[in-house]
Amino acid sequence: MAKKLVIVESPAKAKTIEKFLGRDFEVRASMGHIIDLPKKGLGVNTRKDFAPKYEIIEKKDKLIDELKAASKRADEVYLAPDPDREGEFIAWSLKNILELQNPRRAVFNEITKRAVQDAIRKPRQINEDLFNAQQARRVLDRLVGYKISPLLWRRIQSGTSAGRVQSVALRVICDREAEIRAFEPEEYWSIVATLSKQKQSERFEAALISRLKDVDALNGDEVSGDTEEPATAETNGSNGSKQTTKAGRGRIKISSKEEADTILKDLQDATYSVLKYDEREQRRQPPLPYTTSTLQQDASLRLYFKPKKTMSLAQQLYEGMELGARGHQGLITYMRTDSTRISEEAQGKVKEHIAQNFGDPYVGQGRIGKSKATTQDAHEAIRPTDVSLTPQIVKSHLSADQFKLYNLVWRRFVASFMTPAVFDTVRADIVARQYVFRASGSNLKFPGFYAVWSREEDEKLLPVMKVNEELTCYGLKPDQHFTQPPPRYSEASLIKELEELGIGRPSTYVPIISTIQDRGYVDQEQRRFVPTWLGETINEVMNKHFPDIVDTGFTADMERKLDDVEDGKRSWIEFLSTFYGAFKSTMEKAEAEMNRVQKPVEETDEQCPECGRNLVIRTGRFGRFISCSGFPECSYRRSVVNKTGALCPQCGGDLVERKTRQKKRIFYGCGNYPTCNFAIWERPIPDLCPNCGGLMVVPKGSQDPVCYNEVVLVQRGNEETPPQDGAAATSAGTGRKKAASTAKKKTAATAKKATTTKRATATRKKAADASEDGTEKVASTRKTTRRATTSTSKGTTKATTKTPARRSTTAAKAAGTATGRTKATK
DNA sequence: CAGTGAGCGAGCTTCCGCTTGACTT
Repeated sequence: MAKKLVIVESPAKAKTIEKFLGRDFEVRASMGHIIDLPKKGLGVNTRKDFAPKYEIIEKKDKLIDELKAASKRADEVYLAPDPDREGEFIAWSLKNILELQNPRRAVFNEITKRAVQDAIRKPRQINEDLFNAQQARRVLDRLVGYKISPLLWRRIQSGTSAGRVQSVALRVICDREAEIRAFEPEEYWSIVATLSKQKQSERFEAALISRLKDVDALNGDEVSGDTEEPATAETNGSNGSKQTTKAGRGRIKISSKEEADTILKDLQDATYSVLKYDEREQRRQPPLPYTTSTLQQDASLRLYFKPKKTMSLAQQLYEGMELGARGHQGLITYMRTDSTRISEEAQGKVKEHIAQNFGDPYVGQGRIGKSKATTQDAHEAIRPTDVSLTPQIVKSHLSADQFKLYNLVWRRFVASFMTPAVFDTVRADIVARQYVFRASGSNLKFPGFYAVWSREEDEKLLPVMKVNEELTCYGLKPDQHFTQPPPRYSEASLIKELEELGIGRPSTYVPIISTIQDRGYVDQEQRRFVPTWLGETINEVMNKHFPDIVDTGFTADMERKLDDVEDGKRSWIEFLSTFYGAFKSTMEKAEAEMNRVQKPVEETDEQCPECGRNLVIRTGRFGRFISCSGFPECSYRRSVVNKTGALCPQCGGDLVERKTRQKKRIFYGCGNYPTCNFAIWERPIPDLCPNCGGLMVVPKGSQDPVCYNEVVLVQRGNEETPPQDGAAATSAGTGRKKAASTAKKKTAATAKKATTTKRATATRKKAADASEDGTEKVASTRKTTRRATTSTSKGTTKATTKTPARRSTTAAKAAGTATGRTKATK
């Protein structure tokens, strides 16, 4: 019988800790928060010290009863939620809801035996200041969200929302869109010389960078001693300014073909000689171990996983799996963290692992990440729980995707404790008449962390040269370029941006993305965010009437003030009343000045079947719909539907795209609803199954269409073999499975099916060659985004990475040719 | 899987952050 109860937040953590503490302890999980402000109503008394009204969270009653019973059995209760604001609040909630008399607050920020035992040995009281800081944060968010949103319902559209986090996320996307719209491409030219040493065949390229008289202004940039930049992958170019021309001081600017031609003429029969030749050793620091945000970015870039998928896989690895003889084991530490900290125990083990498997020269010290103002540091970085479990050892126990992610986490962690990579780098400035060209090369002398971590750049060697040495020029290649607008945000690059702004938390990065999409503020085009009309409108209104809230510095400022509350330097009520005083008048002003927004009406050429006037497309509560321009005299209306091009196997009607009631998921249903209730999740395509002539669908996360009949059989784990006897079996097969699935609800009305399916097959045939719709386009664009980029899993345990002598882009880069292409390969 | 617009007025929507299963519509 357990004598002591420990309550943590996560059940997986509870399991681990229970092992550390032994038989005297029972460890249970609260599953996060147990109380919150009411879903309906403000739940905050703004007139009386912002007194919050807390309620038990829906569906948590049972859990609370269980915890209560467990606490009654125990003679000591330890509250061990995370050591941060939210954790302190959970501890406070547990104390109150479970009616605990004298609970002890235990805190640890790493799940190691020693840390946990120490925490239990030295418990403390609940920290009121920390708890109050959380309440202040919670109440502020409630006030902002629940005061502004209703105003938007009245003036713009019902069901919309605003908030400290989502409104900034939207703003970031809209700002980028505005930048792109305002962008005017500038033409520029690069000139690259192909050179060699005299009487040597080994050629290299050098890019024109400057005029001789200006070249001194260029010195000092780039190649200068150690690179402190860790080798973290760049996230889809989230930084827009980098994309524009590098018009640095002293750098030559060639803006037209004429200018390029003039230079080429100037250089006719010129002699090329070495002006400067620098060799130096350059070190590249290993990357930091993963946080939630960097894991999401890297998994997106290297594995093409969306953040949501990454988190779900990470959760699976965290919860662990059966590893044969080793039993059940969690493979990685907690996946929602903002810290790059590594426990001393894990540091010792990884260094040992590196020494044994790679040798002492590879054992590094590990880097200490800068912690930002917003860092809560409640958990360690994301790392393997046991570094001796190499990806190869666990591979057979993991799914393909789990393995990919574990491999990434494992390598990143090991790399982070390896030594820097050492390069010999060379830079040669070459003069030809009044112009200066530059070539650079680098040679990996010692791989250090690159032993486990893939490199993003190719090596390029330059021959050894002497100053004043004459070179042979084989030709000059001029190229036209245009500056590129900054790229739209991807899910990962948006998260990166928000994290840098200190907005959102590891547990909310993915939900933020869902929110702005669910509200209809943004769409995704080729996996990049594009604001909708509604999004732009909400953003404009927010900028105009609530500039402070959507200021990107608002959260950072709030965090600083919450720090003061945590430190006991400021009362949470005073913090809130200062904020609310200003906010209240902003609200009143907005209430008075915000105009009702007129939704745009799109014209169409189609005529109203009832009155002959033109039809228009209006936007209502449920999205766009077709209506008569003569409303209200004529009230003809119908829905806008996206046809898939496929036909209903039940009745032959058009299969159209629909949204579920919550508008969260897309499904495909028969256009003849409610007469016909055929509906599926997989996207149907117009083509028919080459084997059975049945409906073809594209399963989620795949590109390849499969026969729907087979999908159904697989899903239902049906043992009977699929019908093989030609086209006639198809309708029978479809009918059979459909009958089975509808049988539960309605037992009648199945006789009709036999006659309708016959008609369906006939109409389907007709539609097969008439290809309309956008399904094919979608498929092909997906393919193009699949190409390119490297994968970390390529970095094997071999020490050196031999790269084939590819055409290098470094010379072009030196000339500032920041095209989309070179940017992508960087 | 209802039903949008104009306006009337009913009654609905909404925040951020901490967690994990639902149960397949």
